[in-house]
Amino acid sequence: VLAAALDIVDREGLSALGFRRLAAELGVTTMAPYSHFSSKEDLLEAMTTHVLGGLEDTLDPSAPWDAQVEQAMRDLHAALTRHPGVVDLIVARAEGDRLNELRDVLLAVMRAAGLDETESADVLLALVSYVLGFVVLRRCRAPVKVRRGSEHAFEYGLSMLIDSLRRRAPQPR
Amino acid sequence: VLAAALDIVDREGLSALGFRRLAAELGVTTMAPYSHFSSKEDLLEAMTTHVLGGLEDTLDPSAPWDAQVEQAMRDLHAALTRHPGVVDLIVARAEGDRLNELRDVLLAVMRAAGLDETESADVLLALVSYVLGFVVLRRCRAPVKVRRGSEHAFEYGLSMLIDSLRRRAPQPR
DNA sequence: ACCTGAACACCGTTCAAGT
DNA sequence: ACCTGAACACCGTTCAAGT
Repeated sequence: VLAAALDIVDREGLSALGFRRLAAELGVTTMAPYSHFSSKEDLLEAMTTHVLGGLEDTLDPSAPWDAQVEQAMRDLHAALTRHPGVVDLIVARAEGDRLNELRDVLLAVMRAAGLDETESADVLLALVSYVLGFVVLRRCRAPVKVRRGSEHAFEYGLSMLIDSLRRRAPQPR
Repeated sequence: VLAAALDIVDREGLSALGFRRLAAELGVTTMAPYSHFSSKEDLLEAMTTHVLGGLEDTLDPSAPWDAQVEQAMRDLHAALTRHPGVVDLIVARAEGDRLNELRDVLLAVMRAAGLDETESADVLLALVSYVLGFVVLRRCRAPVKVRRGSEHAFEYGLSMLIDSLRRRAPQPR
């Protein structure tokens, strides 16, 4: 259904995704997708929620709080790397709100660890900013093929932020 | 000339920018801009280089290395905040290469401070990723009006990264 | 060198109609 | 409920022509 739409935008970019093209890929007429999505905005929103939704379900509540935060950022990074086209959707359609559920869960985790609310929000914004900006920049340099050593570079920046976070926490480790 | 194009994309977004609209704003015909830019891609590229080019000239070579890096990130953040539409251009047209000159200058600064080459590259990628992702996320939450307390949140995440950077440098302070 | 005007291909969307 | 086909408005771009 919308897996075909994700395939198109991941492989050929957002500009390649159109109702005519999508319909041809599915073997139907141009107007057939309108039965499922009332507009292109609807289609793009469904795509982002499909990729970004449910990210908060994969983390392990029994793990230490800093490991939970770190793993959540890795999962977000993996989701955006698996679907590079979604990055364009986030920027172009301002669909950043899809990350709200994940943000709320992580906020609760950090508050339980003793960080106050405004500081937790700042830290979380910094982390998500880093992850999102990282995939945007990698997409600029390697439009098609996957870049070598990319995972190492991602982990390096992530460790910078996580180290800072641990140091600012009230009860370290 | 292309200040009008920047005005349109900053105020109403990338989708509002078209040759017909731009020409009407300037009081000429639809095809007149084609005399200056051979295609829309040309126009967008000229816009990004106009905003992002020359960022490396504003930093002070006599300042401490960490202050130079920090200030460069503030300048980049300010440029992207002043022209929110350019963020869309970076992602949509993959114009991340416009930051290469700034990157090279900062790489030299960090190497002079004693950091090795691959570590400097990783740090720089992390910093630029953070700045770019930050403005992308803010654009999602405040499409039009400027968000209150945004500068404080930006400085918080920036300080996390800069603190980590100072701690990893061979000769601290 | 810079601008004009008409035209072409393309895309999102509407509508009336089919099963 | 889901699909079809023709049509409309819009946009990037080409081209021949004007100054």
